[in-house]
Amino acid sequence: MSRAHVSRADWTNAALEALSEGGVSAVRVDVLSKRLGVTRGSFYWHFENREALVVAALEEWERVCTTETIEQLDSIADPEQRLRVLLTQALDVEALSRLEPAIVAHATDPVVGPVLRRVTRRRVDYLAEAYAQLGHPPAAARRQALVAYAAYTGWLQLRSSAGAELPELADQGRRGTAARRHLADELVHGPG
Amino acid sequence: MSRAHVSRADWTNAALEALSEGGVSAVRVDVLSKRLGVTRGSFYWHFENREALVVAALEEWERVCTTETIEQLDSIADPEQRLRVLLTQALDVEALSRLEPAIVAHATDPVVGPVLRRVTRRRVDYLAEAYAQLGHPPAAARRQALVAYAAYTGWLQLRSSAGAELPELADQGRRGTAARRHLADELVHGPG
DNA sequence: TGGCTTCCATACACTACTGTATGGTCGGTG
DNA sequence: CACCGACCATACAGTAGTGTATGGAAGCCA
Repeated sequence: MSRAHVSRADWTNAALEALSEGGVSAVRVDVLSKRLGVTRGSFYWHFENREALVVAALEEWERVCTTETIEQLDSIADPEQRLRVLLTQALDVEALSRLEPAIVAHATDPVVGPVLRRVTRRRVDYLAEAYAQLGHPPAAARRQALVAYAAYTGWLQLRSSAGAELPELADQGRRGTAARRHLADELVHGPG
Repeated sequence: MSRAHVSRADWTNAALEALSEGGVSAVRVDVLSKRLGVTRGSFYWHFENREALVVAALEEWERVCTTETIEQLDSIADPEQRLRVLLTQALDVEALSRLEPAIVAHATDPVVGPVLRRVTRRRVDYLAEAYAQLGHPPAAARRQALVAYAAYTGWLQLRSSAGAELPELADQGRRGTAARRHLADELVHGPG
């Protein structure tokens, strides 16, 4: 677990991990330094201060979970197929089930707020565009995008908070995958 | 704003307010004491320590937003009407839009976790029961309850994080109420 | 080998917050 | 009116975390 040299990326990843476990206030320099097997001296070599670490972690999250994801999906021509891949993939990644709710909970934080609003807007816009390509008129496409994104983020939230008691939410097992597929179906085709 | 005597309930309400603004770690005795216009001496008269305040706040939340709400809804005989009232009412209360995501974000907290799981289970069970009374078979009713609750909690989350940029999410105005009614319709009737 | 760079350890000052101990104030009550 | 209990202020100790200053180790490169 402890290495000779801890990179800036190592610090950022550790911050994202702490973020998903206990929110922004759990991103503590001394805690992370112990977890990485170094002292805080390493941190203040790579970063200006604690806020810079939080910013870096949030930007990394935005890059991986929004920018790069959208770029990859753009290679899928069929909008229905694209939506299906997006939703099933987003619901599958277990690492996000705690991270995203933790970020949302600090929406009032001056560091978190702008990033979160940017990410939300880009995702909803992207969803609305896909629904429009499926034939929905603009207003309906936008409503459907909001419902779909709300269901997605709520599903993650549920799984992070009460996944243990609700076997249908589990990310593995027969019932879990069936429920996820069911949800993805509903979100792609919309309600009757 | 400042009163002669600050009651235990005043402390609890202030804690809930702080909770919704900045999460569990924002429930600080000294901050709340300044906000209430007293010193921390008042707090340590009413409460054993800080954790006792957090517990009291979470129990108050559980009581008002789950126990009492369910009791009131039980007076509505028709399950469809009951569902509609529940959803529209739950989506209307603006005070919850930040509180519930903030609580969920601390699901790993040993104080928050048990309360949250209890609340989630009771709500999902109650929803599943209503859907079963609407004619759904048990497994489908349960799946529908999960989807509905995920959409509900995700909707609150969206509104708390990006409500300003997404006019459809606003709790007031033409588009906001229309979108909420649209969502409630979908959740009551289910997808085609 | 000497020196330069990179990375980290150590020690310290500082701040924010919790908890405790104790005394003061004010309204009610015998 | 004397006092008692509820409520709060004040002052202090203790702790956890941030940021800073400085020295030291280890590797590359002449």
